[in-house]
Amino acid sequence: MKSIKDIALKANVSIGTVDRVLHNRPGVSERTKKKILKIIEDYNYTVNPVASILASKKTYTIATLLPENISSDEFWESPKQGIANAIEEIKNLGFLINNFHFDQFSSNTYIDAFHKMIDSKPSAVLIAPIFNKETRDLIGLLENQNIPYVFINTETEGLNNLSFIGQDSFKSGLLAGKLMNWVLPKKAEILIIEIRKDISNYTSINNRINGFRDFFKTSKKSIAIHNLHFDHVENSETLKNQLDNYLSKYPNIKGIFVPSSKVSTVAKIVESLDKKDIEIGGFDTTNDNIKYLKNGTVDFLISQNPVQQGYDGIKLLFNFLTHQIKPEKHYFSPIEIVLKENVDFL
Amino acid sequence: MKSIKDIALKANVSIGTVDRVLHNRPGVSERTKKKILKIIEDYNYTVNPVASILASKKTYTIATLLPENISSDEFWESPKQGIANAIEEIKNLGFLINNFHFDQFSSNTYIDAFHKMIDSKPSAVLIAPIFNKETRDLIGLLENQNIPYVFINTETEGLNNLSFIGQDSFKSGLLAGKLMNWVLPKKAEILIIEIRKDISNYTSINNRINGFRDFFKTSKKSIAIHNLHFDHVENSETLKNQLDNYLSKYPNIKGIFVPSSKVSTVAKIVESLDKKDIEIGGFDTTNDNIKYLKNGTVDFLISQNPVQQGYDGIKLLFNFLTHQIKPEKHYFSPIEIVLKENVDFL
DNA sequence: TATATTTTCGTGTACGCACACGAAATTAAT
DNA sequence: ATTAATTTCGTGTGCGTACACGAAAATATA
Repeated sequence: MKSIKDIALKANVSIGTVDRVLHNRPGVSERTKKKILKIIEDYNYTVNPVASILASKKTYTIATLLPENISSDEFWESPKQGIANAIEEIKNLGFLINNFHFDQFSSNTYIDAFHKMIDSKPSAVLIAPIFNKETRDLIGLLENQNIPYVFINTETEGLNNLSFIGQDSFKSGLLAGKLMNWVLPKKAEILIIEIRKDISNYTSINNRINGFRDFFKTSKKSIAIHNLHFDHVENSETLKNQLDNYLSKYPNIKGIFVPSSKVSTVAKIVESLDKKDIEIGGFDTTNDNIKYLKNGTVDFLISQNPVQQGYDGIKLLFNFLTHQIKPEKHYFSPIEIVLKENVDFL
Repeated sequence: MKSIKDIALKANVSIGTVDRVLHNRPGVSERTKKKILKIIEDYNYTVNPVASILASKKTYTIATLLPENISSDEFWESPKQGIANAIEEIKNLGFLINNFHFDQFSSNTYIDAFHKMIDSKPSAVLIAPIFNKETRDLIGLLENQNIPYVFINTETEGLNNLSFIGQDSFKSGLLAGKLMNWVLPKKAEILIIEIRKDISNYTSINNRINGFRDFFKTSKKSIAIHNLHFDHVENSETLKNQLDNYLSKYPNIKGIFVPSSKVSTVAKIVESLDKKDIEIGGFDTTNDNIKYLKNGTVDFLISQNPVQQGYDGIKLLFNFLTHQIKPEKHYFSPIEIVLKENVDFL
């Protein structure tokens, strides 16, 4: 393994000079700079990050801003796990993490946490920009201080985020359509159930629905697709009654598509209605969803590997801060098909 | 962050003494040892691995033994990529890699490469034990020298491998059965095509077939499942003729299951026979397979994320060598469902 | 008590790099 | 040519740890 010393030796300069060109510091003539860069190239030299970190007592702090865990939606547990994994790897390389949380049903808590995050003066931040408008209002605070930020899970167009890590919602909806079509008997009708107590992921969910419908449109299967929308999820009795009525009114509905992680809520009701011939598909491998997948009430789930999203987000910031490696503007998360048969192997 | 120096200061000893108790080296009286341990406890001290790695000039070399790339089967490209990724991460931590290759159709080259690998005196090895018998014959050479070894992709029972990283073949076959059942119209018959020019993965392939059949057995679908076996793949004309004859003889065959990565070979023939109503499913996302998946000739592939397998194998050895972390005996690779709609997002 | 032996510990150097300080070389000003 | 100003570069120290060497202290042997 070649070191700075080897480069200096070969170039007939001191290690200080090599150090200067490595860090683009002034004080080196063009001539010697070229010479040294050539040798670095030839030797295929890269700085030893271990020694580098030890020498520079620099410490970076990354802040994260994600929804807090609530019992009814432990989806965010996963990216947090990925973040934790990444931090475990880099904590000894001078990295600290600072997690901020907000209530995903209250934009005020988001604004509040956003400010607190900025007050902590992080080197970079990772945000799940659930609230579109508020994010646009606040993002200037980060840009003023030149704090790089990456978005995760929820896309927000038109901002200067370093990167976005998330699924192509339209395509994942399209895939859901294909799977639903496979699962259903001919001539069956489909019901799309939106449960939007949260306004979160608004565009994502719409895109999923668009993709889903697009599958049936382009494959020229003329299938009736119904829509049901619930604002509240608390009162599961009303929900149950409404769904029961609707299914009775349209007995040809044999498939339910839930374009969010609220699959288990629907599955629970369908199970209690004892409608065994109804197939259900939806998103995200939360524990509850997996439960109904395993017992057969839910037929398929589509996952985006949220653990990986969190991990990648941190690693990306790490590489950017330490090696100035500019990430892609958009990292597409996998669109994983999860069935009863492979749910144990993810 | 407390350092060794702080501990030494507090304990009224030199850093050398602290170092001794940290590494459980002899030469420290019980009394001072206890004292130092107490302070370490109080200070909540942990060694700084960065400095530790820098100071210990220890270098490990990991050897790998995998089939070489041949144009007709670039499957092994993937785990090699994963290995390369892992090495990139740990090369600065004193790790070197030494890759050995063999011809997957010639056990002699395997034996030869195996010996060369041992001669290189590696700290640990990662093997794709394609040749069962030869592996059992040679494994003693590793054990004599106490060289830890992990298996990848192909399971070999009853040996003292540190770990095995690979798919549950039976379960993946079962899943293939489910998918095939979804894809096929009622009453269709199925043909399983084995192309075993290579004797590799013998048990894996059998397990996949067993799993596949098991799906139809337990789900009580009485479907006729045919079997066709080809030893050679070179002469694609004979292969084509044989397949043509067979399909003509059994016109109800609407699904072909290829329990190996040789899906594209079959797909090519089916395409040239212009049998558009035949659905094909198989394994592994090689470039050729993906090509036929995208153009619709192949309906589904099952992947085991071979890139990840290579990556995990090296990381696992790294953790074992540096931190004495004993891995699980068996890491199950994911069973990924790959369709036209999600193949671009893996 | 004097000497040998063993146990216990302190010192010094190295790992590869970052960065400050100041010296040498070059160029400009007089 | 002399001095001043500027550019270019070399040296030294420290980051926290590993480890070899040898010295001091404790204990054993005579």
